Formats: sequence, structure tokens, C-alpha cells
Amino acid sequence: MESLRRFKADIFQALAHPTRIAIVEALRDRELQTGVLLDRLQIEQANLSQHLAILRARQVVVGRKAGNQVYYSLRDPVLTKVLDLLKQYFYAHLSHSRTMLSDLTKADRATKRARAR
Amino acid sequence: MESLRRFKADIFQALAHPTRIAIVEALRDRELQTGVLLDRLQIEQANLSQHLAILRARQVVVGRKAGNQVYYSLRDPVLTKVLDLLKQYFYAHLSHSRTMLSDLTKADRATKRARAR
DNA sequence: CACGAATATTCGAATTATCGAATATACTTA
DNA sequence: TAAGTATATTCGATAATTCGAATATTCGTG
Repeated sequence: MESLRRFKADIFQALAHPTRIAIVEALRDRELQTGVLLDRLQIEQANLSQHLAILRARQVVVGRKAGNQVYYSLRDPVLTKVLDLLKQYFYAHLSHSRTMLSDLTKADRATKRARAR
Repeated sequence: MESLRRFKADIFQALAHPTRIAIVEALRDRELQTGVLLDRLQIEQANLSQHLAILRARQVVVGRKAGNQVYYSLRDPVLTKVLDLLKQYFYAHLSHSRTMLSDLTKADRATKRARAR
């Protein structure tokens, strides 16, 4: 079914960014205010808000307004399951993907160096 | 872990296109030659090859060369599980997302109309 | 109502993704 | 080795993402 595939592709795209994965992980088992997410993720406020807008648009996340702040939560824990599956997948294939692994850690070190400046 | 998040984001991005989802679904329980995929998907040969290159790069799919042709298969059935989870997710939330649904079916009809021309 | 705090939106620039057309490569068979 | 078939790569145009800076909105409090 074509619309189902489009739907899946949209969900995947919503999750296709490390920051948005970090958001979903942070909301794994409790709702959080935007401010708390901002503290954890250490990115620009506007940028976080943009990423949240993307997750909201795809209904990955829902926002609940309480006075001055917004509490976000996952709409469905199934996405947590998906992330868990991918974690297994990642570790299962580490040995088979030396190249990718070393690329990843290299990129990681580069990022840390960049952050240190 | 940051590199794990990057890894997940990369996998999601690999899957963030309806054509690539269709490829993964077609390979769900058997390997297939590129030619067969081409028949099923009804897209340009070059385009299919590009999408396969993306899936190969992310190791979602592996190609086995046999003479003149290439047989593709899924590297790990976990991705099939992920797609199944999303299917459940889709149907579970249909009633809660009338707007998205109607957008989807509208887009679907538009696509069919476009194809009919 | 003015002000501050929390969050969202808009804008413009840089990067990345997507597609079809053209071309290249690899293998098979005459 | 020439021709044919299957698949991959390159190129250039267009569209979509991403980011920070600036600005807007919304709400609570004095």
C-alpha cells in the first residue's frame, strides 16, 4: 500500500537526525518540558524548537501546554521499541562493520574536539 | 552515546523514502535480482540503482553478484520487524489522525491520477 | 498594562537529497 | 573480440533540510 509506505517514510524521516533521536530517547519514559530538553541537548533554543516542530508535525511527539511551558511526551512507546531494536542491531553488527565503526568513533572524536574549542 | 545516535539516524535516513521502503519490503523474505525489483517498482533503472546504493552504503542491504546480475537481500531481519511495528503504529493511530489519513489518501489518489495520464 | 520568561516562527545561507539523462562498467555469448 | 544485457556511476537541475540570527507569540506577575 503506497500511502502506508509514505507514512513509514515520513516517520523515518522524522527520526533521521541525531538531535531528534536524542529527544525521543529523553522522552522514553517521562514527559519533559522544553527547557529541560534544552539543558540536556545543549543546542540553540530555536534549533530545538524546530526539531520539536518536525516531531510534532509527524505526531511522534505531543506537547501539553501548562501555563508558560510546554511538556512534551512520546505519542506511542512503539518508537522506543524501534530504537531498542536498532540498538541491538548496532551491537550485533559491530564486528561486521569495522569500517563504519571506526568512521563513527573518528567522527565522535572530531566532534568532541570541536566542542572543546 | 552520540555515535549510536548517529548510527540510528543514518539507518532511519536510509529508510526515509517510499521507494527504499518498497525495496526493503520486497526483500522481506527472499533475495531478488535488481531486474525483478525494477519490474515491481516501476521506476527508472538509474533511480533504482541510486536507491540501492544508499541502502548498500548503510548496510541495510547486501548485493551478491552472480554472473551478469546482482541479487540483493536484507542484511538483518530486524528491519522487517521495525517495518511491522510501524504498520501496527499506523493502524493503531488511524482513528486519532483523520487529517493525516485524509491527506495520505488524497495524495494517493492524486498519484494514481497522475499515473493514469 | 508593561515586563520577563518560555517557546515558536520566519528568514537567508549552506548543505544534502532526488531525479532523469547520459555514460560507464562488468559479464556473457556469438 | 564485438555486441548485448544487467547494473552502476556521474552530472546538472531542482527541491528539501539544517542552522543561527532575528523576531514573534503566549503567559504569568508586578
